[in-house]
Amino acid sequence: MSRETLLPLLAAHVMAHGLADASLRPLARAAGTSDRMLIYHFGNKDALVAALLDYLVARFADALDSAFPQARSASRRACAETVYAVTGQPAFAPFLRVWWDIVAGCSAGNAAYLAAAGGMMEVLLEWVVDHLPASDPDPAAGARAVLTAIEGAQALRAVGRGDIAEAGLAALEGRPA
Amino acid sequence: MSRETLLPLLAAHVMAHGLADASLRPLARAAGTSDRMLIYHFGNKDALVAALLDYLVARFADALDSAFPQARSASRRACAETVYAVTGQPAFAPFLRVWWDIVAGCSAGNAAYLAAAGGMMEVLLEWVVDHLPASDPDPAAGARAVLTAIEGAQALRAVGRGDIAEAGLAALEGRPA
DNA sequence: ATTCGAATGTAGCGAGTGCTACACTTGTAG
DNA sequence: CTACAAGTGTAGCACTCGCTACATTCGAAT
Repeated sequence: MSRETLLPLLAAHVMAHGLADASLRPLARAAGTSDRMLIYHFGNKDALVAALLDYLVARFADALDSAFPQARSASRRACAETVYAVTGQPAFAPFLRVWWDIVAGCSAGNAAYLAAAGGMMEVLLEWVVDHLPASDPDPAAGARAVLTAIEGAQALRAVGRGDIAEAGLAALEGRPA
Repeated sequence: MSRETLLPLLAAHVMAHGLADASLRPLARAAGTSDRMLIYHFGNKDALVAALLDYLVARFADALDSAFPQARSASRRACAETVYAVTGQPAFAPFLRVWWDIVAGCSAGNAAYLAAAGGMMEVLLEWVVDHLPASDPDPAAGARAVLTAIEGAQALRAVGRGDIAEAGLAALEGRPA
């Protein structure tokens, strides 16, 4: 039972139950060990959470690579709609659950969460750049526009207003760049 | 000390310290009373939080009305940028802090949070409709597009990537509808 | 003046929190 | 075989959590 064997089990528990109120004893139970041992391996809870966030960012990158279509989209709008559709699949719900915990934590000033959020945004940004139409005149700006729209659409879906998100994406500039 | 006199004090504490880990005793201390009395007045913590969310939605509507310019924007993009700029002012930071707690709570399945989030989105949607260019061909769709972009921009700013948000908004369709 | 209910203070319960002390069993290097 | 460090189980500390029991005070209606 090293950090490396523990992390997937801990991550599974966090994705199922949220990051915000993950406490040592339930975490340990999910990993088949004790709170005592979690502290032994990671030093303290903050370090455990930091390791967990690193691990989750890597898993998020994996999930993006494997779940998304390879082809480039026909327009910025199509790209945004694709990401919105894919991240709406059940496989991504646990990531979103954790994601909003991270955003809330960042908003509360948690530095460790800020670093993890930065990593996730970097991963997503690169993926979007690679999936914009090859003809896009400014892929860097396009990716930022798409990412902003996706982030907003996901927030609206999270609060039960997916209707606004879908209408919002549909009204995005649609011409193929 | 009735609910009505308590609510502003409780809301002030929540906006300063976040909604996620607001517990009865600190809340009571901030309001100059005891956890005992909070339960007496509200029944239980869930009811207290529900009342608090109602109150916060009303305060959010007030803040929008008083802090925003009266004039209509020149374009959807200008409207989004105005809202982004205004909600970036310090006066709105506490609302955003609470907002992301609400989004995270919704994502975790909290029904009370869902209702509050719906209220806030309704308020914001109406405000955006009223501030789109009068020439906008489809204000309902336009408001949804603007709201989606704003929501995403705020999320990105919350995680320290305001740079992405600003580039994203700037790349929005700019023609005056 | 008495009665009654609303309002409030004090104390505490059982559960959960992060973390630690201490003892014990291993696996391994000398 | 011995010595030593890594790993692990048990128990517990001091604290916070939401909530309750009990007793009291206070003001208004009878």
